[in-house]
Amino acid sequence: MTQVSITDIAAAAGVSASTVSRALQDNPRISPARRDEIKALAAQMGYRPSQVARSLVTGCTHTLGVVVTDVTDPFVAEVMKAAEAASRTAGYTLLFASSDRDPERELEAIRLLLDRQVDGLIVVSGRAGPRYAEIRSAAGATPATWPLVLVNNEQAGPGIYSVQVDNRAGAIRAITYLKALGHRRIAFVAGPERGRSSRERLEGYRQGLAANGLELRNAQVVGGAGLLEDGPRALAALMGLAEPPTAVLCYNDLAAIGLLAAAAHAGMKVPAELSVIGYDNIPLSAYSVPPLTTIDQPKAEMGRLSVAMCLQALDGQPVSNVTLEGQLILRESTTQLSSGV
Amino acid sequence: MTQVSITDIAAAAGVSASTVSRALQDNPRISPARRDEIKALAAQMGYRPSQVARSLVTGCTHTLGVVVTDVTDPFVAEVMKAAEAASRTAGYTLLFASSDRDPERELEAIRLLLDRQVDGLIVVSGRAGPRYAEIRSAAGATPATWPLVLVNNEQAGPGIYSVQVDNRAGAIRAITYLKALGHRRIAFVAGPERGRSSRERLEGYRQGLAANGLELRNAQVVGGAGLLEDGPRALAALMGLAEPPTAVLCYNDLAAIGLLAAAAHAGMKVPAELSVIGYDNIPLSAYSVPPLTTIDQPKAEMGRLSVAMCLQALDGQPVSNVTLEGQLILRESTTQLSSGV
DNA sequence: CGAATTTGCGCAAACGTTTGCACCAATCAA
DNA sequence: TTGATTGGTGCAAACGTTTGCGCAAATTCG
Repeated sequence: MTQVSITDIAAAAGVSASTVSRALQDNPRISPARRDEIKALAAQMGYRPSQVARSLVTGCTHTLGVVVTDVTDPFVAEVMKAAEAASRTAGYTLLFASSDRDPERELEAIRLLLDRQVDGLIVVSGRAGPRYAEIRSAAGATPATWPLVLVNNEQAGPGIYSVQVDNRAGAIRAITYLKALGHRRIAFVAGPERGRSSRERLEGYRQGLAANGLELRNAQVVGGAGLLEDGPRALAALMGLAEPPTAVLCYNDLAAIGLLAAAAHAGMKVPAELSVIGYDNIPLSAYSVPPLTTIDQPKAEMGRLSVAMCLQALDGQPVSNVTLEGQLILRESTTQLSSGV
Repeated sequence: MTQVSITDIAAAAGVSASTVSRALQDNPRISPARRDEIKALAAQMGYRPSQVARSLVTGCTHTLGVVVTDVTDPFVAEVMKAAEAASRTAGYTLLFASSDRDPERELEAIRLLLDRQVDGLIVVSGRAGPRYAEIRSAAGATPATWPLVLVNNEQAGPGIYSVQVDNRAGAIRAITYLKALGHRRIAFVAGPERGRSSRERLEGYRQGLAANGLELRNAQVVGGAGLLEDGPRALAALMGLAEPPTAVLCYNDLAAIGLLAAAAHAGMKVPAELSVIGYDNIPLSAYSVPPLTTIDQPKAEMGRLSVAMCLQALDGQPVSNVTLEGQLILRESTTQLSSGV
């Protein structure tokens, strides 16, 4: 026994398929008696409408595509979770694809999802730079078709929207706080090179230094990728310096937690000997040892908003980009610079 | 300009739609010259086949549904990541839904995905117990249609498969190891009550105790949900005991990391005063302070296998359930019991 | 050289819906 | 009574593919 279709019900009820279709949609042109009868029959026969057939005719799949760099990143997961909840309550389902941080794969994933006729797309922490507009026009998209919303990123273009946090401001806040604690040599562990948020946070770091009258030393910014593994490498590089920093701002919490682990392993006291600040405020940051001072990103809000914006655009409404503020969460990985150092 | 369809190409090439369809499929009945001509035209016009139209006629969407308790759980995310990669290389896309650990929502998600005509379903850490078979027959599924594979769970039924780790054995291994280190009072932080893996790990804990001639004290198993937040509560409960444990096995790494944080906060030395073992070997467990001794689950393997099994079943091949072994990963959260205690 | 086969392509049905339009019967207003 | 309106329903096209079948032309075979 295969799926029961609308014509099966029509046959059973002795009416036409169109009547069944209309009855199930509560079309007023169907008499209430028939409607109830048909609905009862449908329920009894366990009818479930085929979304694919419906999509074919309506041209709308009620599906949003979400492509991420890596689900394994707690920031990404948190955004996805909220996006899933929001889309579900709106009657949408999520098609999921992962790019593994490869811009090529990211674009490929977008194309794949478009082939599946997603109504809109959400890209979390995308790395495809200016190529979104290109792929959009290549797909023959008018400004009104399949909105693309970029989370934690920003690119101009018709039908391309973004929701992000003010990365620069967050970093500046962190630096200012560290300066107030007496720190003068503050390092930075950078994020993935292609990421827009990486650049912005680095920029914020620089501006923060300048605004606080602190000197920027190139050796104090070390490369990274926003991963746990960054921590040990970064710590080694930083501690090898003639004048090691007394505080460090990391691209994200993952790198910061990696740094914490490396410090503990090296027998270095945090925050006594080194203050550490992360970025994102992932749930784990409250449970690191010591608990991590960090800059919050309203991840759930971002996820929720990303689908809201998608839906709004689909609805033909004007949608404006949003950039939220991320506040500094004070925990125990930062402290006053002891006078001795 | 909307999407270019097969008939547009047919018109441009001066052939029929069926010829175009066949040409693109490399059907041998189309002459090579025509085929190349059509392919070139299709490429030039930017043709991308509509998967939904295709699905309607073939009855196969090349889509797998994956429903999880919570993407935010690193174990789940790790499994999903591998599943996504595997399905992508097999030409399948993933439809994603989250249950938020609610069995009702989990079933609802399954129904939703079925309406979308997914070819198969993967449920990670499902909590719906015996109701999978029920929903399967309600959907009029024959044993051959939409395979359902359960990750980190097991249920009998036609078309229902499972890939899991031997939870009991893993727990026993942990207890045996702790006993070898001299521990005699070993506590357990339990997982979510409805989870099958919770029950099995608890059972393994009990059997491990018994097998090592250790006494089971009910007060030494405390409730939890497999979350970071479990840690502080569990530690408080355990340390309030007249004879507090010298070691503790946790349902998963998250709870263990929470426990580590709580211990640090309480000024308690791990492992000197308390040995801690987790379960899952999530990436973070290598970066906790101290690094966590844990029982590995081959998460990537499980994700990969889950889609492989799905595809195998779809292919009509017989598929057998698999249960993997999870080895103990020794790190620094466990140590020899100091003689004084 | 005629018959049988092969090659290359088009027709049309099918998948399961939605929806514009036409149609008939009943009701209503005049 | 007649004409117009309304209420209820069915017909058929459409969405974009795939695929069984049929048919003509070209090729092969005896």
